[in-house]
Amino acid sequence: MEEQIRVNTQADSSSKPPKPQAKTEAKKRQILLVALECFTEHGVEGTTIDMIREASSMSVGSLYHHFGNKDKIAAAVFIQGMREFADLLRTYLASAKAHSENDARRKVEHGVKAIVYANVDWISQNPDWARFVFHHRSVVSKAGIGDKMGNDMQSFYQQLIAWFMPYAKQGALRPLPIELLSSLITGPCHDYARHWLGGRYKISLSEQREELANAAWNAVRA
Amino acid sequence: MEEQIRVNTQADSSSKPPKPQAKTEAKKRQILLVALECFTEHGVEGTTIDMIREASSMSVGSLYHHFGNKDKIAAAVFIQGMREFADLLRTYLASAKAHSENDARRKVEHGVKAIVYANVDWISQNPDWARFVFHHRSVVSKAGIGDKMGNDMQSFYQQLIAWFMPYAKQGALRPLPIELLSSLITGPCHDYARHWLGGRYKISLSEQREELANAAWNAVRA
DNA sequence: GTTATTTCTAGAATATTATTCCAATAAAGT
DNA sequence: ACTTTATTGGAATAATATTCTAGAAATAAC
Repeated sequence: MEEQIRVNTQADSSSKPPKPQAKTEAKKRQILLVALECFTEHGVEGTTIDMIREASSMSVGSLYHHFGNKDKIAAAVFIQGMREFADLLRTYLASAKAHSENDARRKVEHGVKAIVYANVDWISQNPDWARFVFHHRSVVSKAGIGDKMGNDMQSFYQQLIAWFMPYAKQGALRPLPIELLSSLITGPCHDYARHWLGGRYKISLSEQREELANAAWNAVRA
Repeated sequence: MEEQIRVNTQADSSSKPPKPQAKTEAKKRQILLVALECFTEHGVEGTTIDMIREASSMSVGSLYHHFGNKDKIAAAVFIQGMREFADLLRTYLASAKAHSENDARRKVEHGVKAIVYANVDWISQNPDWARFVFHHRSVVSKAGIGDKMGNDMQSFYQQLIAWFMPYAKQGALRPLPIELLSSLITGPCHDYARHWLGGRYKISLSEQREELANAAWNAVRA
């Protein structure tokens, strides 16, 4: 009933004794990875609870205790994926801000390209996860935890907008609705990624890294 | 076993007596539309055979006789959608060729924009179908009829390439791999469409028709 | 027009899978 | 030590997909 998405508040790079729930949290993450494998191989509909049970050496009871039902397992996989991607993007944006300290024009360019780079790199390094995230956004709402998700995403989206807003006001970007800018920047990248992940494109996504970044910048610069 | 995707060879704009299987073909199409409604409302996993049976006033037996299983129903919906979109795109491209008879540069521009227009228009007019097609490409392979599909799509794709090849050779397009060109043209449009269809964008896709067409042309012109 | 053949319809019977339930065990807190 | 809370296991149940077989309807053959 009171199913919670717990955020690990105390990060532990230290070597102190592990926190109480650490073991069970680790177990849950492990289950999510196993579930992702199953989903990748058989699709969400095609993987049975029993497959996940066997692959993770758990019992049905445990799985339901931890996650609630199959949809919520899938939703947890999705959310974990999004979270990890968001972390990478934040890192890339931060380092884009660090470079070319004073030149605003140059800084936006780096910001726009950072978005593309983060996408290309994360997708290339986590193809299974990316495939899942691309194809299963709907599991979140089906699992009935869309609100919680929505807030997380929304606030992340706000951060993104906040990053670019000042430069946009200065006229460094074309004066278009933010939503259109977003699609112009990530659209080609995501489209290419989908086809590549689906095995329909031969040239790898990472080989198009620079072309996609340049295209994004060309599409939105003033 | 010998499940066939029958192509209606004899088109009938005439008022002659309808062909033998016409009635059952019409019934099958009707079932697909009903199924699409169910899938849209509950997702593929969430709609039961029984829902489709009830909504279409058929029996389980009939459904299985005509389609084989649930995955094949979903695959049939997908294929029908793709086919109808492909028809529209062909029409748009043909009329793009008709205009500006001699000016090659102008003609490619119209071709590129025709692709965007066809996408925007079809998606706007068939949002449910578009949503399904976007999210359920995988059902085709799950249903085990990927080969048949692949051929259809492949030959359509060849037609598309054939349309643009001569102009590309003349240097009217940037010299990029065809796959990248494809993503540059349709990427932003599809990305915007996905978000709009998901209710996450407020400004409708059709309002961005011109912007998206211009962006596509800018991205690929020499 | 009658018969044979093939296609289609129906729904009960079966098989597969998701989910619930509760007793047993381990862990944490006091 | 003892009480409470979290976790595990797996049998019991419920929901759903799929198969099967018999009969109706359409079509073809004669």
